[in-house]
Amino acid sequence: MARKTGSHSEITGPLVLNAAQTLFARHGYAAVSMRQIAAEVGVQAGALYNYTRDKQSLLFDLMKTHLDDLFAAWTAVDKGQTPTERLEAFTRFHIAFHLDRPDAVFIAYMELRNLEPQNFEVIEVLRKTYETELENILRDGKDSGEFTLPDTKLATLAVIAMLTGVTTWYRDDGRLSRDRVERIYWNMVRKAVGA
Amino acid sequence: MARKTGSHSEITGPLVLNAAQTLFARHGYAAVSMRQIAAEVGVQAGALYNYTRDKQSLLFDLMKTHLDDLFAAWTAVDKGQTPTERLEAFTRFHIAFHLDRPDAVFIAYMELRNLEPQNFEVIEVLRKTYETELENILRDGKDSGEFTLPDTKLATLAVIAMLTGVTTWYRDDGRLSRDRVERIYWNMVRKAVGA
DNA sequence: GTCTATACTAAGATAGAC
DNA sequence: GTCTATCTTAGTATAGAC
Repeated sequence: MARKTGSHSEITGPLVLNAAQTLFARHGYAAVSMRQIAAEVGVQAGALYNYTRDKQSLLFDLMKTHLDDLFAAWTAVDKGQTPTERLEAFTRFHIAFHLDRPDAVFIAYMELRNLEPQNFEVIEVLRKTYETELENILRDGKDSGEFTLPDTKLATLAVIAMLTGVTTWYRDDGRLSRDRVERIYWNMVRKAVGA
Repeated sequence: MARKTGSHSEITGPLVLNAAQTLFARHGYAAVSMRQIAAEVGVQAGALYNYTRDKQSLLFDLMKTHLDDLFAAWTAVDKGQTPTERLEAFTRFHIAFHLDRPDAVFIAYMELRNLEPQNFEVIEVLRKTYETELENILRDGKDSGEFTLPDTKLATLAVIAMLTGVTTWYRDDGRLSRDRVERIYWNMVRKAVGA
C-alpha cells in the first residue's frame, strides 16, 4: 500500500480513522503506535498529523461517531408502539447494529479508560442517553402492567450486558444466523422482564 | 513507600503482583510501565526482575491465579442439588465472587488480547471450563423439564454476560446491597430460563 | 535483594524540504 | 499533502556494585 507524494485529502482522512479503528480493536489503543497506523494507511507517521491533532483525538472521534450513529439509528427504528413491541425492536436493533460494527463496539466498551477526562465525560453522556432509551421502555412497560420487573434500573443494565455480550462470540459462519440469534435473545429477554 | 536496601523476598513478591493488578486494572496492561509498578511497590524497576521473568508473566500469573481461584471456589460451593437450586447458587456465587475481586475480574475480561498466544490458550481453557459448569446446569435443567430454554449454549453466554456486567456498575455505597442485587438478578435469571 | 547506571528500542510529535 | 529527519521522552530489560 505504499503511496507516492500527492494530494489525497478527500480519502486519506477516512482511511486514517479506519486503520485506527481496526488496529485499536485488535491490539488496544495503548498498544498501537502512530507508526503502525501510518503503515496501514500507506503513509509516513508524520503525515497522520494532517488529519488528526493527536492519537487521543483518533480514539475520541471513533467513539463519538459510533455513539452518535447508534443513537441516530435507534431513534430511526423506534416507532410508537406498545412497550413489548418496542422492547423486541430494541433487542433486535441492539444485536444487529452491534454485530455490524464489531470493531467500533469493541473500542467503545474496552477503551473508555484511555479517554482523557473531558473526552470521557462527553462519551459517558452519550452512552447513558442510549441506556436511558431502554430504561424508559422498561419503565413504561412496568407502569402499564405489561412487564413484571424487580428493579427497572438493574433490568436495564442486565439486558444491555446480555445483548452486548453477543459481540464477543458471534461469528457469521457459526451455528446460528443473526435472525435466529435475535429470536433466541428476544425469547430470553421477554421472559426475563415477565412480558 | 521508599525502601532502603535489604532482604524482603517473602513479602515483595506478592506486593509486586498486587501493584501490577491494581495498575493493570486501572490503566490497562499496555499503558502501565514496569517503572510505575516498581514505584508502587517502593523499589527500583530493575528489582522487579527478581520476582518475575518479564511483564507478560505478571499478566499471565494474575489471570491464571484468578481463574484457578474462581473454579476452586465454585466447586466448593456446588453441592448436589436440583438444577434450579444449582442455578441460584451459581448466580449468587458468580456475582459475589466477582464483586469481591473487581481488579482481577477487570483484567481477566479486558486483557485477553494482550496475552501471548501460548498463554492465551491456557487461560481460554480455564475460562471455558468454568463456562461449562453453567452450561451443564442449564442442560440438566432442560433435560429434566425444570427449565424452558430456546438454546442452552446461548443461554449460558447470556447469563454469564448478564451476571458479569454487575461488576461494571456496582458500588458498595450504592442504592442496593449485594444481597439485594443477587436476589434481583436471580429473579431475572430464573424467569429467563423458564424455571 | 536492591541499588545505580545503562544498553537498546520505540514511542508521540514536529520541522522543513519538495 | 507527504516525505525524511529528528527532538524528546519513555519503555523493557540487563550488568555489576553493595
